[in-house]
Parts: sequence; C-alpha cells; structure tokens
Amino acid sequence: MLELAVLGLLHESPLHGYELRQRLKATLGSFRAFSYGSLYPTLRRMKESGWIAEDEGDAEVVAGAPALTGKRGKVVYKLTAEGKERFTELLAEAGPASWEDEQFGVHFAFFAKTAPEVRVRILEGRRARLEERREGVRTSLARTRERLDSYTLQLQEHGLESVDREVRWLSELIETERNSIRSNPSTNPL
Amino acid sequence: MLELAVLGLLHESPLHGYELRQRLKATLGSFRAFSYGSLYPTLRRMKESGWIAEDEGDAEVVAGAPALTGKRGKVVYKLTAEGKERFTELLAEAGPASWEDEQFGVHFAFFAKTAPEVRVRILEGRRARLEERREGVRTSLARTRERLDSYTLQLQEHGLESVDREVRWLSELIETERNSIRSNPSTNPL
DNA sequence: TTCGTCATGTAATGGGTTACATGATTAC
DNA sequence: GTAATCATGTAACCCATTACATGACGAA
Repeated sequence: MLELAVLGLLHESPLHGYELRQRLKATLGSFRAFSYGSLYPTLRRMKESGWIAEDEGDAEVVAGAPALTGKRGKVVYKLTAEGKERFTELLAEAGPASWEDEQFGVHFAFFAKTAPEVRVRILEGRRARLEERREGVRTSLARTRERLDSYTLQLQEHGLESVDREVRWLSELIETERNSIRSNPSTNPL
Repeated sequence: MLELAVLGLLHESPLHGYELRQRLKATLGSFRAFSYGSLYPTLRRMKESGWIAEDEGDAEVVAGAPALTGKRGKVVYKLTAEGKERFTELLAEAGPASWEDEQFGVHFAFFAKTAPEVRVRILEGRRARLEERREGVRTSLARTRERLDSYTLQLQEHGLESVDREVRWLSELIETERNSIRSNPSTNPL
C-alpha cells in the first residue's frame, strides 16, 4: 500500500522521505495518511529490495567539507529500473484487493498511469463491492429497523447514503471511461 | 474498539460469539467489520479481565447427556458488574480518540446510552477534526491544483465533498442535541 | 539564542487480518 | 447423506501507529 504510493510518487521525480510524506498527504488527501514511523522503514525495505536507490545526482554536494564531517543530510530516493517494473506490475494487477477501502484510493490516485481497461475493471470491482455491502446493510436494516435505537438508525442511514454517493460517482467515472475507450483507446478521458 | 462494541452489545442482552459478530455488522453497518480472528481472542481477554462471564443461566442445558460427552456448545457471554462499570467509563471519556474515523462510529452507535453533554462533545470534536482535515486538503489543493492530474483531482474533490457532507450531518445532529438539552436535559432527542 | 520546522530514524506496541482446523446443527 | 451455515478457536502474520531520540537550519 505505502509501497505502491511511494513507487508512484518517485515515478514522477526523486524525493526524500520528508518530502515524500507531504506529497503523500497532498495526493491521497482525506483518504489516507502515513506516519514517518511507517514511511522510513518502508523506504529501507524498498531500497533493500532494489526498487529504489539513493539519488546522488543532485546539487546537495556543493562544498567538500560536509562529506568529511559525516553529517547526515537529506536522503533523496529515485526509482530504479526494477522499481519501475514493479510499479507497472502493481498497477496492472486489478485484483479484489484493489477495490477494498484502503487500497482503492491509492490505486485511483495513479489512474493517470494505469491502462484504461484496468481502470474500468477496478472501478467496476469497487462499485460491485460497494453495492454488495449496501445490499447487506439494506436487508439487515429491513429486518432489524424497529429493534434499533434512533442513533444506530441514523448511523446506518448516513452510511447507506455515503455508499450510494460513491456508487453514483463510480458509475459516472465508468461511463466516462467506457466512452473514451470506444472513441479513443489508451488515452485518459479526464 | 472491539472491546467497547462488545460491552455495548452485551449491555443489551447476553450473546455468544457468532451472534455477537452478526450484531456487530448490523449495528456498525458499513462503518466497520470484525473477523472472528479478532473477536474470539478479545472475548477471552475480556473474560480474563473480568468484564464478561459465561452465562450458564440459559436453556441450553436440557438433556443430561451432552454435559457428560464434553461437547463444545455455544458459549454465551454476559456483562459482569465490572463490565457495566467499564462500559460506562468508556462511554464517558470523550477524548480525541473518540473523534477519529475508526472510533467515532462505535461511540456513535451507543449514543443512546451516552450522556447528552458527552454526545455533544464528541459530535463537536468530530466536526472540528473534519473541518481541520478539510482545511488541510483545501489549502494543499489550492497550492498544487495545476500540478495534479485529473484523476488525483477527482479523488481530492470527491473526498472533500464527503467530508463536507459529514460536517453538515454532524451540524444537524449537534443542533438537535443542543435544543434537546435546553428544553429537556438528559433525554434523547432522536 | 531559541523557537519552529525540516529531516531521519528506531523500539515497542497495537489491533487487527487471513488461513486453517474442527465440529455441531439444520434443511433438503 | 450431504451441503450450507452455525459455531469456536488458534497461529502466523501484516501493516501500521505512538513515542522517543537526534540533529540541522533558518528566522525572530
């Protein structure tokens, strides 16, 4: 999850950890936030896996002295070739995991770099998942409505409306994607 | 989290694990789901803590034979006196944790058993939290709008609208609560 | 010179999930 | 008699969080 997000952001430009986290917030908005406590270890693991590498090719090394003093400066990371491959690979696999709450936002955030058919599959999968959930809540609500207190009821109904809203949003997006694929395959409609 | 939910459900009536999970789904709706893998260990811990106990007083023991065969039947749990206290205690503490995404739904689900002032505090805390988040996204969006691709933008805006919707919902609830406290303290407006 | 924020990192912990294993009960 | 679903539980793991520790750098 964090991994995909990091790959996606570094795909655009090299960044250091701190900056990466700001971008993460800016990109995922209200969907997800990550702490440094998970970011840095992830960065280390990804480096060990060979997907990212320290980027030495930036203007940080100006004076000769700092290098000798062994001071700890910014650590700028960039994608490696394997990292790029891994990113494409992760983007392509539109499995059930991609339409769960936590993953969907991250996948969607990188739709501009995702193949049109994959986009549609993920959107449809997500919609189906939500409709399923909605039906579950609806029927359970129908069975137990009178037994629930008004607060619980409020909660259910607000939840139901939220799901409805997202389903409508997804439907619009799917429509747009479909039209775009028909008229002009492999481009972004938005 | 799960603990509070379990206490809340058992506060109404004794239940066994499996049933508890169904109720959990019915009560929390689309907000949260728990697996048996977390429910049963939680039940064990809660029993060890003395908040719940096995309820022997139900109609399960009809024939004499089953007891001898040592068969594993339903394990019905009920709240102990300490459990009731613990529940009240948890409901009363309206700390910052109560207005985070994961906790809020659970707290809200038991609002009918929560003191009116606590209800208002939690609703206001939640609203403030969301407004804060909304402002964060809004300003970051204002700064970076042109640098974002259209999908990321869509995601941000949909997120923003969702937050807006919840804020409005909360405002209505707060209004209702306030009127109710003024006119008829310590009752439920809904 | 001290405060804020930029910047990197670790250790302990938390709170869950998935997959698995097992068996009773009900409906067909 | 067999399939579904009710029912309980464990073990391995995952993915993050909080709290903490450290230090550079710029602005007041």
